[in-house]
Amino acid sequence: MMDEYDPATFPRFAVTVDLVVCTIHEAKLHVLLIERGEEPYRGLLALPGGFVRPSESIEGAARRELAEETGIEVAPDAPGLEQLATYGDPPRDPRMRVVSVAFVALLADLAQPAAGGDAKAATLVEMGKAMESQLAFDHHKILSDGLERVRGRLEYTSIATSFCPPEFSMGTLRAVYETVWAMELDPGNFRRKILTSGMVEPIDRLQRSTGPSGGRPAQLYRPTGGLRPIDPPFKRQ
Amino acid sequence: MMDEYDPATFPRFAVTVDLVVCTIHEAKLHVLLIERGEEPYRGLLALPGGFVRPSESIEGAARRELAEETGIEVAPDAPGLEQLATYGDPPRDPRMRVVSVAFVALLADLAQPAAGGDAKAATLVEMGKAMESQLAFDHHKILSDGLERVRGRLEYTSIATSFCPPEFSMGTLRAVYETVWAMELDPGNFRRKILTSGMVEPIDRLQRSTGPSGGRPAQLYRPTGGLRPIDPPFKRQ
DNA sequence: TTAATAGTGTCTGTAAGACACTATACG
DNA sequence: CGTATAGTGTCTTACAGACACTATTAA
Repeated sequence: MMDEYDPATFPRFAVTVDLVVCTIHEAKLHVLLIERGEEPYRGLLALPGGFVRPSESIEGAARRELAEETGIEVAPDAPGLEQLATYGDPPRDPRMRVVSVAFVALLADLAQPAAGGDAKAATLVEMGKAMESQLAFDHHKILSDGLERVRGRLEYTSIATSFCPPEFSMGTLRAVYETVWAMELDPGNFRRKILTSGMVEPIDRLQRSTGPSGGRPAQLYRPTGGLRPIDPPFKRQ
Repeated sequence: MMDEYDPATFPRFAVTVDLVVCTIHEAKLHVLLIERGEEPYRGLLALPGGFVRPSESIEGAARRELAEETGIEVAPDAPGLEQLATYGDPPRDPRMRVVSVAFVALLADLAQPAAGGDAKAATLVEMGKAMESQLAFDHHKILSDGLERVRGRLEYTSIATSFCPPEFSMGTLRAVYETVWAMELDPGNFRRKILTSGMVEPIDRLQRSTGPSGGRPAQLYRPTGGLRPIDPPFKRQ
């Protein structure tokens, strides 16, 4: 109890952050994993992460780890990085009592994962393969929760634009949904739903055709404001 | 980074749980608060909570604190107790670096808050008043997040039954929504929506009339299984 | 031309909301 | 009887989904 606090005897924990860094690469959802070089779980794949430093906030630690792993700096309160949940069962780490605050990051295609410096063995792994792999610690549970979170957030919020470059076509945004939900969506109905939701606004520019044999140039859009709820929600069936 | 781990030097944190215990009392949403008897923030209202013990899980600590404060024991993975988020900005507690994992608990009307033992000054405070009060630490932020979580969960999940006794009428369940959302709902439409959602099942019993001057006896229901999504969501406008 | 993608128009089924109506209690 | 609550039926409107159609590009 708070009121029985004794500064000399309160239990001490290690606090870490773990990141579920998602991106869409070659039309498939990928997650950033590292190969552990040390015990425990040496050689297994794991989520990137690390200790929270005494002087930084938890979210600050997540942003720092993301920058170290991907070279991408996100602003505080950026919609593409959000807290997922906290995991801290006693036998989680055999070395000590560790409590890990997990975050989900949604990024536009990052061709070079560890371009930004301290490049360990960070690699993009296709989400389906990652979910079938044995991961270190309780990272399978974290990854599973993170994936479900991402899928759910696409229904209720405008978070999908975090997977897109700053300017994108309706087809690009639709591909995000189709990839994450693993289903096809009707282009016309999708367009109407997104436009009436107000989550994007058109810019004064077209995208040249990208298909293998042409196609009408697409209107380009950018996100409207920050993260906003989609109302009514955008259902996957 | 994980790979630079040195057992002797990892930063040490205190880890606590804080509880947003919500209940509906006299047709109003209430939250359980305690008055702090010690510095810091002596005399201010605060969320109940306490240190996580070395041998217990975080959720276990939340269940233990809930039992200590309310006398109510909830089963592991019970729908009425769920993790909210983790708060741990460096200046959060002036004494030491504290990371707090917040939980939201939804309980049927608890007439005697601290009936179950170690009764500090735990009191039910009407949610509106609590939101206007100055609370200790960052508990105003936690309470605000918790309230928004509860409101949102009512739209998308069957969590509302956690506010009800084991057997309840459609009117009782409707009162939960009306209280939490602070709006009136059409009884007929509400009934249809709940029944088609499958979140409750009728039992072979009626409730005697409760109104001041009669009223037809109501069919009683109980929750169907555990927490389930309501699909399509139950919108508040 | 064909193939491919962008975007519009239109129909239909479902369901939410408004609201009238019946059913059954209390006083 | 009047009043209050439970529960049903019905109408209207909105919208998601299906799908046909036009527009504009590349090869």
